[in-house]
Amino acid sequence: MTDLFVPLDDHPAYRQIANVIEERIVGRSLRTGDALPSETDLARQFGVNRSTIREAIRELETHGLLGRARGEKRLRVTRPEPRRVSSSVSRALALHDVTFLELWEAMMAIEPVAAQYAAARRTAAQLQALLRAAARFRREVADTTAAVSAVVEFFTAVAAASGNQVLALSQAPLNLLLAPALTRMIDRVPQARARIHEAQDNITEAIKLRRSEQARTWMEKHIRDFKRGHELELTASLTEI
Amino acid sequence: MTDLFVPLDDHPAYRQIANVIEERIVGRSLRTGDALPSETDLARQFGVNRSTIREAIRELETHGLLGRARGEKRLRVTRPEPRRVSSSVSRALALHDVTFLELWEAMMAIEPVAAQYAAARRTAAQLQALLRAAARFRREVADTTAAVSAVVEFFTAVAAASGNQVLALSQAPLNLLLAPALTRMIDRVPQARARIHEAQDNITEAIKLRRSEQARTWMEKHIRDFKRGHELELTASLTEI
DNA sequence: AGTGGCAAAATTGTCCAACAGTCCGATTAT
DNA sequence: ATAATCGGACTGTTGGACAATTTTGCCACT
Repeated sequence: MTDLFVPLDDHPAYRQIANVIEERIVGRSLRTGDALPSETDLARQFGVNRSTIREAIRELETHGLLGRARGEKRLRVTRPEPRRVSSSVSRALALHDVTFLELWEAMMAIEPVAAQYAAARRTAAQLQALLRAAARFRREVADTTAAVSAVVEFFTAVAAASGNQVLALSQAPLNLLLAPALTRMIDRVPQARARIHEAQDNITEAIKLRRSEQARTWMEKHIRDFKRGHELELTASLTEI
Repeated sequence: MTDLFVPLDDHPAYRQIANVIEERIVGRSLRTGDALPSETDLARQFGVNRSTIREAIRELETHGLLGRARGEKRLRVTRPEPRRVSSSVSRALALHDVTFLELWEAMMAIEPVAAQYAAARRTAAQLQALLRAAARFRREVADTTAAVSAVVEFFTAVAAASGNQVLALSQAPLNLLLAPALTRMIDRVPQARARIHEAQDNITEAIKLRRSEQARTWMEKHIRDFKRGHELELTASLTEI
């Protein structure tokens, strides 16, 4: 049951100011790249103290709407980077104690589709990124942390190659959740590394040759493997006690 | 190509403090519902000024990790609500100028799967929510804004009934993006309302009877309709000029 | 013992003033 | 023109202050 009436509590000045500035940004009246007035200036314009402005700004900064380039002082309007926002989503999910099965089902829904579109639309540069990620996995297969991060990079590259920002942004949080689960699995299931390697090759090849259907089905198999690997890991960790 | 050397900056005190507190929360050493120490106290513990603490807190608050119940003064540890975090995702996507096609492809990947699981796992209460949403659409079909919001509610209810938090959270941002597109469409394409009504009935029925496959395919048809509707709307808006 | 009410203490929201460090632009020196 | 220099403008952070409101501890009353 959703409430009929709600807060009206947004009162604090810093939140109101944050909202006003946010509206300006999403309404494009402040455009990406524009520099924000100085804090002192904003304080004057809004008729509040600089401390209040700072709290408001902090809010927009963590939303990724404001940011500054390395070593720059002035804040500028930024487009929220997928990494930033997705990390906040996966933190939320982690706090909600999602199970591996939930994660897996979501991956199963998204990744194959992403692979399919990637095969159809990938650019040469995106293919290169994919090849690099696969190569990195092969190269660092012995180092668990590096290998896991290479797997994540691979999925990210596929999603990026799909040419669909929504899919990419939906997929990004899954990666961050996958990492810890994958780390355990890859250490406990001996054949995991070889299977991942093989799957990445097949997927990359299909995307390279622009075979949408193959890319999709290979990715499906790849993700299915994760579930098998996870089950194997569970039994392994049971017998090892 | 990753850079060889990077950060070395980005350590404002308020950010460090935010990170420390965040780690405590994610690491469960501060548990959901716990009240945070007062700002003055935190300032003392961290050895910084209260203003600095406030900026740090603002950051965690916008991440949804801290919050306070209506009319409460003290901050307490909160679990990030899907609504909050998904709205930040969809704001990000909006700023990236996603196309309707991108949105549609993502919906096509997620919604049918959600419907499928919903049929398998929905509880009685979740079914009720679904029925209510469908009823609301029927009832308010004449009022565009209300109708659109009922459609969003329907999708949300399906996702919730899927019993998969990851799917639900991946789906939520799509809703918010859908709303504006749907509003235009529903006004310009006469048959849209009837088709939505019919689709909702079929989907609800399948979920009620726990027919996974039917739920999935009906949802697929439903989403496909959106694309047709969108194309119709484009031609309509062209001829109308 | 339990409950209600009330005043005191604590806490948040906001403000003011200040200072060190640093980035930027203009000016000056090479 | 390029390089070095200087002053001003900003940000990060601090200290202290005050009104409004919430929380708490206490006391009387049932």
